[in-house]
Amino acid sequence: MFLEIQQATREKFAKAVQEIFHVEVSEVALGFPPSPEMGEISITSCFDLAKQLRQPPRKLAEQVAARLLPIEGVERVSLAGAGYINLHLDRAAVFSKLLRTRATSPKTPAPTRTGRKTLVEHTSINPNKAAHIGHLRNAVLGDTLARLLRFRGDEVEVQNYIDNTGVQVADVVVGFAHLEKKSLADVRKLIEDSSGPRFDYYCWDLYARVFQRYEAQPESLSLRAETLKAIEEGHGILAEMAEVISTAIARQHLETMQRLNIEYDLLVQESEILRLNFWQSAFDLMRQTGAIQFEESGKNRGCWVMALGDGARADEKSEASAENEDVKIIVRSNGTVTYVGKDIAYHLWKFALLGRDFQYHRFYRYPGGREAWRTTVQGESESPAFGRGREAYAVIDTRQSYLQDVVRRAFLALGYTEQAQNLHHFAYEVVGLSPRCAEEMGLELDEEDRSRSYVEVSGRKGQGIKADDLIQTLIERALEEVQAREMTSDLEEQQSIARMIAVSALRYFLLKYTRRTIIAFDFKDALAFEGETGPYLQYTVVRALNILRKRQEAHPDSKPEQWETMLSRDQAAAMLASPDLWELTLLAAQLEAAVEQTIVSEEPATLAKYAFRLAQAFNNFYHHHPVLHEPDPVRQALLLLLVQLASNALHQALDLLGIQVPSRM
RNA sequence: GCGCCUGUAGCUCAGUUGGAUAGAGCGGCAGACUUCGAAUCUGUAGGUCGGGGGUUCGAGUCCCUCCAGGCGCGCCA
Repeated sequence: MFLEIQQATREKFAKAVQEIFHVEVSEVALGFPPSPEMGEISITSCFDLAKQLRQPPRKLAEQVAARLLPIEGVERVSLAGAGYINLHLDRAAVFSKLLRTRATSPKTPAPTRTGRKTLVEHTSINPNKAAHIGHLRNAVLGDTLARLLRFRGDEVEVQNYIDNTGVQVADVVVGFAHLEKKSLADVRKLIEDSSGPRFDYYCWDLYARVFQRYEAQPESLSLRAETLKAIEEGHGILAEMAEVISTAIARQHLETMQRLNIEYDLLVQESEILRLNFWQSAFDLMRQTGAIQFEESGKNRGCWVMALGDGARADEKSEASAENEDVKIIVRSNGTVTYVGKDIAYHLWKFALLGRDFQYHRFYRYPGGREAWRTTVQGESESPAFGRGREAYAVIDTRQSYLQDVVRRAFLALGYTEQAQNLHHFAYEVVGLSPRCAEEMGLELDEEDRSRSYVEVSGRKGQGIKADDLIQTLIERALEEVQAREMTSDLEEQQSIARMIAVSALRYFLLKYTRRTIIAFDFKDALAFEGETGPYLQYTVVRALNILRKRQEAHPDSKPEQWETMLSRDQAAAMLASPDLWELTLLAAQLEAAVEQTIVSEEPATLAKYAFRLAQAFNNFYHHHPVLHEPDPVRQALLLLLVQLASNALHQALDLLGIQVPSRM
C-alpha cells in the first residue's frame, strides 16, 4: 500500500516538473519527515532541481506542490523547511485499502513476472565435514534472499554448489584410506550405522587429524596429490570413496539446513562440470573472443591468462605498466584449469551462455513436497528446466570478492555486458568467535587474541562450532523456557514450540547484522530470547492472535467483515488521528516497501529491523489499548481490525525471514 | 607494495544511498503484573559519529589526508 503511494508520488512529481519546467527527473528522492505530524512521505528533489534551475528550492517546491495532487491515499501536501514537500496520507483511506489488500493469512504469492527467472546460489559447503556457524550465516542469508525475491514475484531457483572433486574431499579420503586404512565397505558401514557417531562429525575430527599428519610428515602431502588426481579422473577405489563420502555429507548438510526451514532446488556438482567438459566450451568462447591469451614468455609462460587491467587500450599503456600488467591465470601450463576457470564455466551456464547442459536426477525430498535435484551425466528424462536465469545471485563470503570480480570481468571480456550487470556477488563477512566463547570452547588464546573483538576459527584444526550442536543447544534452552511457563503439559507440543523458538532465535541473530559486519559469535547473544530477538517477534504475533482467538471464543458469530461495516470513514479518521494507532497502521502498510528496500539494497538486515520496529509498535499498542475490554463497540471494531492488520504484516515479515509462529508461547 | 572493507553511547550494532532534533537492543538506575499471559511495557542517564582538512543550502553518509584494525592480491580450492 505504502509502496504504491511512493511510486505514484514519484510519477506525479516527475510529471509536474516536466510540465512546469520542461526538465526530466530521473530519480525522485523520497524520505521520511521527522514525525508523522509533518507528513509520512517527504520529497527532497527540489534541492537538486534548485541547482539545475538556479532558483530557490522553496519557490520550486511551492509550484510543484500545487500540481501534485490528486494521488490516491494522499490527503494534502505541505511545505517545510527550505524546500521539502511533505505528503500527508489519508489515514482512513490507507486503513481501509489495507484491509482489502492484506489477505487474512500470510502467503507467498505465486510468481507474476514471467520471463524473469532469478537464480540464488547459496550454502555451497565443501562436502567433507559437518557444517559450522559460518555456513549457517551463508544459508540463512541466501534463503531469506530467495524468499524476498519470490515475494516480489520472481521465479526463483535455489542452487547449492557442491565441490565434490576438490582438495578438501581428497583430504578426508586420505584420512580414511591412509590414516585409518579403511576400505570402501568400512566407510559405507560408518555412514549407515546409526548407532555410531554422526558421519559428518566423524569427518570433522578426521579432517583435523589429516592436517596434523601433513604438518608432522610433509612428505605425506603426496598422498593428497595422488588422491586428488584420482578423484578428478573419476575412476578407481579412491574416486568411489570420494563419491560415497561427499554424497553422504551433502545429504547431511541438507538435513541440517532443513532444520532451519531451508530448502534447495538443485545441487550443482563440480564432478559434472568436469565430466561434461563444461570448461571446454568456456575455453573455446574465451579464446575466440580474445578474453584470454596464451603467454609465450615471462613468468606465466605456457599459461592462458586473463588481463585484469582497467580496460585501457594496449597502445596507451607504458611499457612498464604492460610489464607489470595484472593478469589471472585461467589455464595452467600443464593444461589444467584453475578454480576460477571452472567458476566462469558454471556462471556462463547459469545464464545459458555456455551451449552445454547438465542431466539431472532426484536427490532429496522435502516433507512439503519440494524435491532437490542433483546434476549427473545420465539423468532422468522429465527433469525441470534448470538454469537459464535472467539474474543470478551468488552468496559467497567477502574474502572471495577478488575471484568473483574475475568472473564478472570474464563476462565483460566476452561481451556479455547485460549479464555481467545481472550477476550479483552477495558478499557477507565471516563469523568468528568472541574471545570468551573461544576459551569456553577450549581454544588457547594469547594476550593479543583476548584483546580482539573476535577470533577466527580453523576447520583444519577442528575448531569452530558445529551447526547442529548449536541448534541442539538452542532447542534445549528454549525447552527450559517453555516448560518454565507451563503453557502445556504435552511434551511433544513443548518440543515443537521449542524448535520453532530455537530456529527463530538463530535465524534472527544471523540476519540482524548487516552483511559487512563480522559477527563475533557468543552463546550469550545467540541464546538470548529477549530484546531484539526472533522469539520477541514470535511472541508479538502470538499475543495478537490470542486477542483475535479470545474474541472469537467470546463472540462466535462475530466476523472480521462485520467489524469494518461498523466503522464509518469519519470515525476511522478520528481514531487514527491518535499517534500510536496511526504509527502501527503505517508500519503495517510499509511491508512491501520494506521488502523492496531490502532487495534493492541487498541487505536482509533491513527487513529484520522493519519486523522488529513493527513488533515494538504493536507491543506498545498492546500495553496501552486493552482491546477486549474496550467498552465502545465502534472503537473496539477498529482496534480489532488493527490487531489483524498488524499481526498479518508481522506474520508475513517473519515468513520472509524464515521464522514460524507457534500456536502459543 | 597494490586493492577492498571497517571505525557511531559502557558493550553489540542500526542509520532508508547527501536531508529536518544521530537511534535501537543489552547492561545501569527508577517504575508497571488479581490484566488480551511480564519472552512485555514506561521513564531516565549515557555521543568531539577515530583525528584533521575540503566539497555545499545541508555531511555519520561524498572527496583528500593521517591514525587504528580486518581481509584479499597462488600455475591452492
